[in-house]
Amino acid sequence: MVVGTQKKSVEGAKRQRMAPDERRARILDVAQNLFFSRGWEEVTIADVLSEAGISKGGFYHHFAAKEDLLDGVVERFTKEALASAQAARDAKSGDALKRFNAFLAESSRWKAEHGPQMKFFIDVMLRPGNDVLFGRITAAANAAAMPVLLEMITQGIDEGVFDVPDLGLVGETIMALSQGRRVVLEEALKAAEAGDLDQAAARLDRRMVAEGELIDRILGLPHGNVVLSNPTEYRLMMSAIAGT
Amino acid sequence: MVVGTQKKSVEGAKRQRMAPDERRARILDVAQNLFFSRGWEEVTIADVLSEAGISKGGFYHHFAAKEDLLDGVVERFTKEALASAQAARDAKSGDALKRFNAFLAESSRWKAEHGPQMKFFIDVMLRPGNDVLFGRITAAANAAAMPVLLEMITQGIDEGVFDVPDLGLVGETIMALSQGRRVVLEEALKAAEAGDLDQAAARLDRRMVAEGELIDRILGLPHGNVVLSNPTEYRLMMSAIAGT
DNA sequence: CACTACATACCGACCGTCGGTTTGTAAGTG
DNA sequence: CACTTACAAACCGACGGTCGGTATGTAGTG
Repeated sequence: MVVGTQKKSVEGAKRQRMAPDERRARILDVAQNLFFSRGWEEVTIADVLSEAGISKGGFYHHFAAKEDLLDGVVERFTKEALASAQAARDAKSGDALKRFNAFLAESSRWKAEHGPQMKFFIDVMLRPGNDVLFGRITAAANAAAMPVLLEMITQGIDEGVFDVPDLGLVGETIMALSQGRRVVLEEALKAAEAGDLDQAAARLDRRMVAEGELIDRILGLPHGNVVLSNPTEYRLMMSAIAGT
Repeated sequence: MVVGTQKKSVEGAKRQRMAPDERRARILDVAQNLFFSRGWEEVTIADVLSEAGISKGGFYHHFAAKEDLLDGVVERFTKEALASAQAARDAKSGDALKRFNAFLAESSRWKAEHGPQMKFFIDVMLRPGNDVLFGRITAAANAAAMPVLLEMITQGIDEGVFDVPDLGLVGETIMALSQGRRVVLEEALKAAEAGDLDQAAARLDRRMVAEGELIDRILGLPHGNVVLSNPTEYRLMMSAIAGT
């Protein structure tokens, strides 16, 4: 009951019919923005609806639940983030160590190139209450990057370049390194925002040097083979971030 | 308005007044059971209330929010889990490597001793949808165990026994190892439940051997110094678990 | 009497559902 | 080719029910 024809959108609106993919993408866009700016639990479906200019019914036609939104955002995000590094690995032919270093270099280059987005992203991740978001994204990133990593390590073992106690364990451990980067990034960001670019870049570089050294050990390589450090790039990234 | 005297609890109830600490503990007990059996998001305040035999008002007299329940449970749980290992470290005097090994040994002994609880705990952690629970507990465990670990490493560095690229990074990395254990534990559990105790223990032991080897490398030790392996203990633990 | 432990009624927010209304589009029909 | 018909897919918005949290009252205790 309740007659309630909706034809009376007296003011504004004038909703437009769109192709499913486009609508979906549009909704994901606003959801991503909202999640990133307010956090998963603080964003309601209603927020997304009004921002996206769509109704409840329209939304649930494209997504089964609020969780689907998270999944969608996470999937898109991780896909983008991994693509370039993966390409770099595929492009570089040669010995496993070379491919691995190429992968790492491109991965860090990509981050430097996307300085502002990275800052935004890091800010979001560090905001308390975004554990769910952070957890999901890192889990997805892990799942996506792990096979690539393992393949490289396996290749290295076959070539006799790497020597590891246990493939899976080593893969996990290397992936875990990037997780712990949050805190360092936070410190570096603070320094950069305080104007001390040198210290910011140095802090980041110190960490990456240490990570490289640790990975050397983990892969059974002599010191100095895995190179993660790239001070000039870190400086660029930090200045790009601080100068927002 | 609404006179609503509640004196008419015609049936049952007869609630008892309790000391605050006891009530709090009682509620935490119930909450822990429920969280562990159903998962954080699936448990409602009402569930806790009815199980604990208390009213909403009573509950909110002791806890400020549902989140407080999680914090309480997590805090209690991690405190218990760390206590014995910490004691072992304090008890053992001598060189850093010895203390470290004592810490590790007691930690694994404790787990073996608490087989059934561990099984329960692992089951819970592995259940999908319990990410929040898992995340919080591991975060709390990390926060609690990290200083202990770092102190041991620092001591080792001072003594010239350990040699690490970066203290914080190494601490993180070692802690991260235990996180990845989930999956292996799951596999071992499956084997144990299928009756294959040997394989279960072997799977676990293989992992722990690899972890030990990795920690050797990370701490700059020659191979075979850090000992995590303990096959007979793993067998005991697995049999205790499977024979529930 | 004051204070604490607890009870009940109630509130507002929110997610997801459901019956319905457009809008696009492909297949008949003259 | 114009024009209707038929069907599916996009979209709407009110509503149900749940749940976390609050307001307000009362019994026991020092």
